[in-house]
Amino acid sequence: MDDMKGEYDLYWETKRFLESEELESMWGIEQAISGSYASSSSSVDVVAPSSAAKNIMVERDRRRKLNERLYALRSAVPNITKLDKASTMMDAINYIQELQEQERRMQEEISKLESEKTSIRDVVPIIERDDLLVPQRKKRTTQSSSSLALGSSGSSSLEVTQLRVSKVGERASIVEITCNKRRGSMVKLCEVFHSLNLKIITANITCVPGSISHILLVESEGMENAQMREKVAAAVAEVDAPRSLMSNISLQ
Amino acid sequence: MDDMKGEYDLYWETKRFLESEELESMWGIEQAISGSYASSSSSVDVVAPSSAAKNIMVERDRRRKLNERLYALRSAVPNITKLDKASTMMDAINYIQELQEQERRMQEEISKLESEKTSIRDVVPIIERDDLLVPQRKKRTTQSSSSLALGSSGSSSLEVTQLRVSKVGERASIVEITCNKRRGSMVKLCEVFHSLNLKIITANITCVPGSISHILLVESEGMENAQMREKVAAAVAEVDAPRSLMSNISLQ
DNA sequence: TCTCGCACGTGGGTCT
DNA sequence: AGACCCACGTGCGAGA
Repeated sequence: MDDMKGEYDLYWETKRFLESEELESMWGIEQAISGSYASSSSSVDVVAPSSAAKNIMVERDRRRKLNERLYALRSAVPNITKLDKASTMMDAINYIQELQEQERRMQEEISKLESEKTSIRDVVPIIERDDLLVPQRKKRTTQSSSSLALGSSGSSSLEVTQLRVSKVGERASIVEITCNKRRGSMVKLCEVFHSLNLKIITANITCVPGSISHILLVESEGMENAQMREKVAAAVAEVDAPRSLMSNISLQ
Repeated sequence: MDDMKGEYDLYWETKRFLESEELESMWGIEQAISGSYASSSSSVDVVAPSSAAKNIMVERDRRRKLNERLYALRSAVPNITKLDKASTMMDAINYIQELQEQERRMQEEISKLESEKTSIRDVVPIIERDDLLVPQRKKRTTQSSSSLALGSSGSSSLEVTQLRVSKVGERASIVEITCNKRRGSMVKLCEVFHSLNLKIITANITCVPGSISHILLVESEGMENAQMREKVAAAVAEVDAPRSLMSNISLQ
């Protein structure tokens, strides 16, 4: 469709140049007009000698402004097919719609990236807000949407502050577990997942002062999210209290 | 600058409606023109009876197309100040530039997010390609610029493929260690750093099929890079072969 | 030749 | 009334 001739450039531009030349100056103001027109006005002669001339000038100015805008529009659009007036506007329309569509795509890509980053962003801020993990909660059936508070008594145990399982695709799951950091917590966490005998595809442990988080991509052979979570929780309890004291966990 | 009157709407729209009404039909084609004009033509009468009328029609069509484009342009721009011709174009120009700027911003935000996600994206595709972890390499003295190949013999030991220490600031060091992944490698690595009794500021373990890497930020109390590296290597050997068989490591 | 695209002046609208 | 904006018909210049 777009023939994109290219020899239009010189044509239009030179024409445009000459026209704007003759338009800008060459007379003072309203001299030539009143000489050629006001004398032959047939309707009203005396009431407005410069009325027609003024109108001409003002109309001229209007056209100039309009063309100015057209050039500005043309210069704002990168892909110009022809230097035509209508084509310029058509190109502008297409370009705008193209930009809008691209904006939409980028927006959804951004939100996609953001949501992919959310799982990390949910974990990291915990580092800053120690108040969140200060309240040593005793209740063990809080069971909000997707966080599970387990962690038995005392001193050097694993205190899990977050445990979330989410399926990715049919055969894999993301397991995110965060706990307070004490000496040996990292080793214990590793042991937990070692003891689970899961097929771990990828794993990532991030450890900062006060907190340690473990994110794994595992093969979840038909297991549901809740099931997997219980299994991990059980393993945590097992490692935590080797004396098989798991009375306080509602294991299915 | 933009006064945004708002009462223009009804004015222009009704006017526009009436004009398009009278333009579209109301005559057949070129009947009224030839009747009112061709008879009073002063220049050439016989050569082209429908020439002027055709021109009129063609010009009319041109204007119609142009206005059509203008409306399309106006409908493509969301924020219209006035239904003016010039204002429409001005709005279109501003909107285009606005979109372009926003595109630029979104582009750089996307690239920022992409770069943040790179560490994950490098890992995930491996899930699909199992062939990548088939080639178990046997060579252990590759020794490129800053990589150290240590690792003793066979089966379930830690085979370290890279160990690098670099100071960051005066009192901290980054320790990067990569090794082949076998069962228990992650636990062993954790034990290594647990046994070193280092003051670990942050730690990160990333584990993909076939390989496991551990990056730590530790307090290096006056230790030099080489010194730290030897210490880590010794600990690896210690965990690897608890019978203190460290003959193949050049420990200072 | 004819077609295309344009600027021009003008009349005719509406809103202050 | 002015100011404003617009469509119209027309002449003109450049390309097929």
